[in-house]
Amino acid sequence: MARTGDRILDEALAQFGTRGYEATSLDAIATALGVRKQTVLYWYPSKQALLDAAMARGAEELHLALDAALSDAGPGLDRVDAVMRVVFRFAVRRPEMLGLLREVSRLGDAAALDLGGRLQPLLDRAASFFADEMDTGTIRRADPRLMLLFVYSAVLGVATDIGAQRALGIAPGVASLARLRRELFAFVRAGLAP
Amino acid sequence: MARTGDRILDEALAQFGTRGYEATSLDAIATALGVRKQTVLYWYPSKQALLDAAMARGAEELHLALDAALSDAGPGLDRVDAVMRVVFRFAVRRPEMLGLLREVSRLGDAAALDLGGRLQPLLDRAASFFADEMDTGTIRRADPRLMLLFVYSAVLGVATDIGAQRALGIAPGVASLARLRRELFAFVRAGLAP
DNA sequence: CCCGTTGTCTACCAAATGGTAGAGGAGCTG
DNA sequence: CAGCTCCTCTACCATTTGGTAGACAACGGG
Repeated sequence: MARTGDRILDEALAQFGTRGYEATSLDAIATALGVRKQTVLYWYPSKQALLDAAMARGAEELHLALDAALSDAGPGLDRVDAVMRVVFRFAVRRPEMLGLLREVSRLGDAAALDLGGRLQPLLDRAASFFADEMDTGTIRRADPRLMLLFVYSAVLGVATDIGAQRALGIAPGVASLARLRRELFAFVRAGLAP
Repeated sequence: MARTGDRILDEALAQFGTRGYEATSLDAIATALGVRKQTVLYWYPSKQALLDAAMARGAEELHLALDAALSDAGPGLDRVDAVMRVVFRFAVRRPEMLGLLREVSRLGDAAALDLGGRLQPLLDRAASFFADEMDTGTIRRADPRLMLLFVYSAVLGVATDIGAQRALGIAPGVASLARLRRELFAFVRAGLAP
């Protein structure tokens, strides 16, 4: 696949993740790239196919980033911090990726099952990590999958819902964001603590 | 306004909240009510106007429910529990309401500012409550608005993202949900604890 | 009994949408 | 050069979209 196919995939991921799937037209993607709609349809035979490809790519990218971060992270709760750092990096540099993740939950069964399947090993790994830490006593004993859900929700919500932050009068900007991250870390650590 | 106008508002809120604004057509709303699209446009002059009305109604309903729950809630952290109970009741009985809340963050500035304005007093109240409890020592000292954001994100995320729950292998159903709620309460309490 | 108001309908419309058919250029291979 | 594949394009198309114009029935008050 030449370079055009990749550029289309990038743009599609960006627009699906920010505007949403239904609100994004093939024409919008095409003109953003200085190309005709039919070129898009040449590379991806339908809008659905383009979405599938974008989700696959998103999942892969997320997977890679998390793997890399976890491979050189310390033990215990440091690993949770590492994951959160990755999510925050995405929130700043590739917000559309997290948007896409959230879009999935609205796109219904098919999309959710697909992406869910792709991320399954990641989730299993995280859940068993939580279980181990509960045995060690680093984390309060509870259902590891529920704990995972809570942390996921809190972090993803904070990372994506900028509207809520504005409504709360939380100033944007790097310094403020750094502080937010520190406090979120503390919140999650406290929530997990025995 | 007769009863048709209200029925349209209900249906619009439901569909905007579940399928999303852009993915919902006026025709879909109309036929769901056994009525023609033009009847919808008679009551609300444009799709945008319908969205505005739906958001206003949603905000009002949320406001009422929270006020009622808070007026006969105990002091301290019991109030946080009361709010979470309200959110969970919405998640079960009117999931579209929470969906709409989330939709707002994607609809961009205008919608976010509008709803943000409507909920401002509620948020201010919550933030000052957090601040008070920090003075009392019930809650760990931190930025009250950030704390509020974290709790909001965690609770709303858990309440809305059923896709994530399925991916995590969390069974649906009443019993499972009750347990989820209990554990979430514990998580949030721990996250807030000094 | 007539007349204005109210509410729903049929009949359209221009624009946008996802998608099909196929022309034609660029470049490689025989 | 001839033929082939690869890629992007123009030209359409059926359907759906939000929205306008106006007919028509019900009905209450003068």
